[in-house]
Amino acid sequence: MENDFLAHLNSEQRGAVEATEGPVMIIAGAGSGKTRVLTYRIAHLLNKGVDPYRVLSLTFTNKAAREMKERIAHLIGDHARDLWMGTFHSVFARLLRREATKIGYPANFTIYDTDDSKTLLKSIVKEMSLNDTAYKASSLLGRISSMKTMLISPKEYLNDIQYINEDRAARREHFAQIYETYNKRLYKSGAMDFDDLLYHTNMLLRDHPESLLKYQDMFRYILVDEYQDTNFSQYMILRQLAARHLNICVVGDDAQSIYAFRGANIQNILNFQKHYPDTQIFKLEQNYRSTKTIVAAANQVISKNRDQLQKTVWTSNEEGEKIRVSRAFSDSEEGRLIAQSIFDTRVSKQAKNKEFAILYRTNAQSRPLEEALRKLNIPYRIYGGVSFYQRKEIKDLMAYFRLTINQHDEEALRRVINYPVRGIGDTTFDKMIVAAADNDVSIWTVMENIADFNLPLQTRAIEKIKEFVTLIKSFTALLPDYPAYKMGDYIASTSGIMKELYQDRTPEGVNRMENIQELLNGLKDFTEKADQEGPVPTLDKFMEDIALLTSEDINEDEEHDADKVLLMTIHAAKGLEFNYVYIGGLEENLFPSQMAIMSREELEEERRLFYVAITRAKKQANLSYSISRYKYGNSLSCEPSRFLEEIPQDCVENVISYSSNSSSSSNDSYSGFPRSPKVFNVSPPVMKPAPTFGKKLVSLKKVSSGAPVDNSHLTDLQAGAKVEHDRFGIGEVITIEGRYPNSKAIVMFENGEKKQLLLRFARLKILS
DNA sequence: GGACGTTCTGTTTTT
DNA sequence: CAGAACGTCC
Repeated sequence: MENDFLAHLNSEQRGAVEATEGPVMIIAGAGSGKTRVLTYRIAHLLNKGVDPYRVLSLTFTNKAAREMKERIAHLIGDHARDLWMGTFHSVFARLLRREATKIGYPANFTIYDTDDSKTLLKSIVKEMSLNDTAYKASSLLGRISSMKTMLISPKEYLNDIQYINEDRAARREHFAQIYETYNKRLYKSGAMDFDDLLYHTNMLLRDHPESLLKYQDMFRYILVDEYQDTNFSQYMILRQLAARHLNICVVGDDAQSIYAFRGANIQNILNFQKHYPDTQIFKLEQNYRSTKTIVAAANQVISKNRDQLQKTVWTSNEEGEKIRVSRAFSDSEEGRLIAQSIFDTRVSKQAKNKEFAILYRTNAQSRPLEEALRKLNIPYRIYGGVSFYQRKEIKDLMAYFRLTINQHDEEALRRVINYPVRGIGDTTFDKMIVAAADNDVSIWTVMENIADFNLPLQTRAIEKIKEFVTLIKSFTALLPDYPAYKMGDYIASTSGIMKELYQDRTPEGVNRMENIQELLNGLKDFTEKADQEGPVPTLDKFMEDIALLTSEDINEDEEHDADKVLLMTIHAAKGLEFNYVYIGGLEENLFPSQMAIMSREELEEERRLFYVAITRAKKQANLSYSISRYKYGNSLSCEPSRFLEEIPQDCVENVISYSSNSSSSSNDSYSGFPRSPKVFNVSPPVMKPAPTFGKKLVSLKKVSSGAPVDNSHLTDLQAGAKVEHDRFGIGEVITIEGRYPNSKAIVMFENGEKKQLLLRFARLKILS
């Protein structure tokens, strides 16, 4: 059995698997079978008789952890379940729940996501009556995050002359105080933000020797995937945990370090050997994934970076096709080129949709790509993107869940105290915040004892608060006995959320209702999957790690295997591979990003990102750029990315335009769009926004959902003006005749989309 | 307190 | 351009 699976490894890989004792660093080039080595290494350990719960294996995403677990279970069997395996955040959240009381937290602490953190910061800035343009929540959170990553507490921050001077220079003298208040509020709320999970783990291990010893002893073998992307806080946790047995194995590729922006420190991997003097190093240099062409191009590009560990990635795979570089006229044409190419390749190579991926630097680039794919009826899926759990309706319901579990959760309270409307407005809430701060308690405590605080509130408001407290308490009382689904369903209806959503019959409203239903289905699954013999699968158990999930961690069954082209950011593509990869938007200032071309380090990170992108391809890589790109309604001219020049020219085939290739789909369905000019030595066209007259011609009365708009909905119509409209795709064309002869306004809106889009409609601009 | 309308402001990547 | 924040009116 043992030799059975080890036979699947090459000699490099096998060495890395069998060196179980002492510090080990595995430098794994792109496509070198890193995951295989990690899984076999763990399987090998278990085979040798190591108890699964003594193995701590940290991965970068939940998905990677899940896949690895499955593969190990396949090799070894069921007790793979008992491995400590997951992301840093999820594993240490789990550990902290066990030890929470030691650091003064309740075991059911809430995990704040970025939105919660930002809302809290906004509130703090407002309470301190500071200028919220100088103190922007996102930049405050960024700085707080990097401080926590460096393990610098507010107190230490205050005592650091350099930080204080920095803040003075940057005119944010109050940062230290904000940081302190923020932490205090988190604490009062029984909440941690993402960085706290690692920070507090560090503190637990640092300040509680008995805990340190316990976990050092427990985790005899530590494995870390994607080590190049660990930050200082994570490094310190590892250092503390591994200090006793020194059985720490890190796997990574410095060439694929792409998370410096969130504190990842590439020095961790570059200096591993210094930190652990007896390190055995293994290099996996054979690439099993890509063609010779792709490997050669990637090697050449990454060689421009200065900071690197020496290694030579090679492959015995076939030469393969050249990398195609195409130039487009605009971002929408680029989308069409890519979609058309996918369409054609599907036929010529007999390929399935899911063999294709389109990668881009920023999420905003997906839209023109989606449009083009839709036009050719190519099914696609956006991988990652906004998490299911970020949607408003989901967050609202989950806020009730959170509040039921932990009443002190300020952000959950803020979300739902007046949703559905129950007459507790901002003024009341603000007064309670002040009272809470004055008395050094949570807002919930104020509400619970509202009468004792003698707040200047109307009797009615006080009554409403009492009702709300009673409502939440009634939920909490049921929590231990109700299974998660029953509890969730009960909360959804009793809180009034269901009623609120049910009243909204617009398509969006219906959609929101479906999302809620989906969340409840998730609860049902969770409840049903639970061990019948075991403890009741309560709602708080369900909620434990949910804040740490991404949209890829749900819905896996249905969507995962669907035959669809995948669209994603390059960051999200790490660890994945595809036969045909398209990388769009290779324009200077976009990729590399204009934010990142100031320093060598940043530029090198962008280059590593490009390296990651190109090495996702197994058979063929296609690169493209546009000479103009829409941004904020304007079209800006663009230069090709410097990375294109860094690819060896003998690996490249330049493709002018797919538009000239009329082999398929020559119908005129999008003939209205500009085609790529055949000659390129013309200066890039810059489209100007259409001239507008700010004059308000017409206002729109409320339109009931789905109903077509007609003259009776319009008020303030210019004298003599007439409105005609017809269907045009998903929107409508409105033609106005009147004061301005031949003037025309085209307004696209989806039926029922009554908020912003219809308001826009009311402010018609005349296109001359 | 809420609906409606206007003004402002973004835009890198994510556990 | 789109969404968020803010302001005004009932």
